[in-house]
Amino acid sequence: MQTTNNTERQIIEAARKIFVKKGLSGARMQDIADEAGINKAMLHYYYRSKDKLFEIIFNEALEQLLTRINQVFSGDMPFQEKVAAAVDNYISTLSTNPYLPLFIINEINQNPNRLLERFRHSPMFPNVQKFIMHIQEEMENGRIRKMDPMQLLLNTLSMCIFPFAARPIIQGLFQKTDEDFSRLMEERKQSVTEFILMSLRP
Amino acid sequence: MQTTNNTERQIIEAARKIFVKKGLSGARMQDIADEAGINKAMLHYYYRSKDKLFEIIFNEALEQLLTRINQVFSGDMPFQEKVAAAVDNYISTLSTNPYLPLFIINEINQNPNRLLERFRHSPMFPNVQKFIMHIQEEMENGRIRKMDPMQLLLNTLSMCIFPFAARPIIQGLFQKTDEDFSRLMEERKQSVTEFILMSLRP
DNA sequence: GTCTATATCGGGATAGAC
DNA sequence: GTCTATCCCGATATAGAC
Repeated sequence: MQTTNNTERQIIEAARKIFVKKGLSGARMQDIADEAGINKAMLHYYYRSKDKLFEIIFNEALEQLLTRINQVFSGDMPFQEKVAAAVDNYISTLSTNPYLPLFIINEINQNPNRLLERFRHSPMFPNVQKFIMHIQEEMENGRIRKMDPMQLLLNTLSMCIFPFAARPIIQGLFQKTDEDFSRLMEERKQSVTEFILMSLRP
Repeated sequence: MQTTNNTERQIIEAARKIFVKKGLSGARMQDIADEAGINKAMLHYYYRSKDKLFEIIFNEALEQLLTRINQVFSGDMPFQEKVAAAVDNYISTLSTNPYLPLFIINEINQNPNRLLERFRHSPMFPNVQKFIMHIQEEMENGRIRKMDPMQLLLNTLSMCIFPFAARPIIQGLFQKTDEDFSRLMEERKQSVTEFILMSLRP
């Protein structure tokens, strides 16, 4: 029914907002109900328990993040452009979903087999593998200097993701306003891409 | 008294272990008591409340982390060595305290003014400022290429810290054992230093 | 399907004996 | 200082009217 789907959606949206911000143990069912503009009992009516609701949110978020990581590396553009596109894409995504990586990381930390369950049956990141092979190919041809592709991948992800995770510290420490931070991240797209490509000069 | 100090220490050690791993909302006083091998009531006898106990642990951890970040940049060695020392120092520290940065980040996220309170009266990172000036000086003299020093600082911290924060994901995704991960981080000291210095070639 | 009222439970905190 | 027993509140979950 229409109301049903509507309420269900509202609950999911509210739950995402609260869970992603506060984590499983920090979130209150009352907060979620308030955020959704409905009654606490409705949450249980639709999703049975807090844990069940959380699992839905978590799996969705994980899917979203992994898809994102994967997708950029799948294109067939030349290496330099691929790096630029990846960096740009990550930073853009995180600008609109700043809490996402921290949320995922935390909950996996609390319960590492959440991740394993998810991947027991699904294929492992073919595109990351593909990207690594692309890197190796470039090295063979002498177009970039040699280094461990895994380290390069880690470097790229680190530089894109970490500033968002550490945002409150950065802003607090360096007295940056939200405005400042946004600008810094916007400039960062260009800066990180350059940083990587410059480092890879043979 | 001796027993007192001894118990106090035991409690603090236990509290650190539990809080750092589970966070404020995830930690249970019972867990801490168990870990310390004492009774729940003792926690309140010595430290009054969960919040009070948490504050002690948090402030200690913050102090430790910030001191560490600050100290490396204070030396008077040449630029290249300073970078190498910083990277080496961070990765070594985090290898033995892997949960530390995530803990700090999370709790500041939940309560941003924790950080502000801490710095209301103490001086702001003089050494980071000093490092930035050192960077600028190198750029002026053409020994390294020009870029925003702030971005360089972010890059450095990102590449050192992020892999530890994201450790469970990395290990899960790439099927790495603890052994593998340790080796990867060990190699990383050299790799990241090189990555940075290579990028900075004029 | 949506609400109010209530049962139930976990966990922080305290009382009080020793 | 250390323990057991208990209080009490907040939060999840359910019952039941509408």
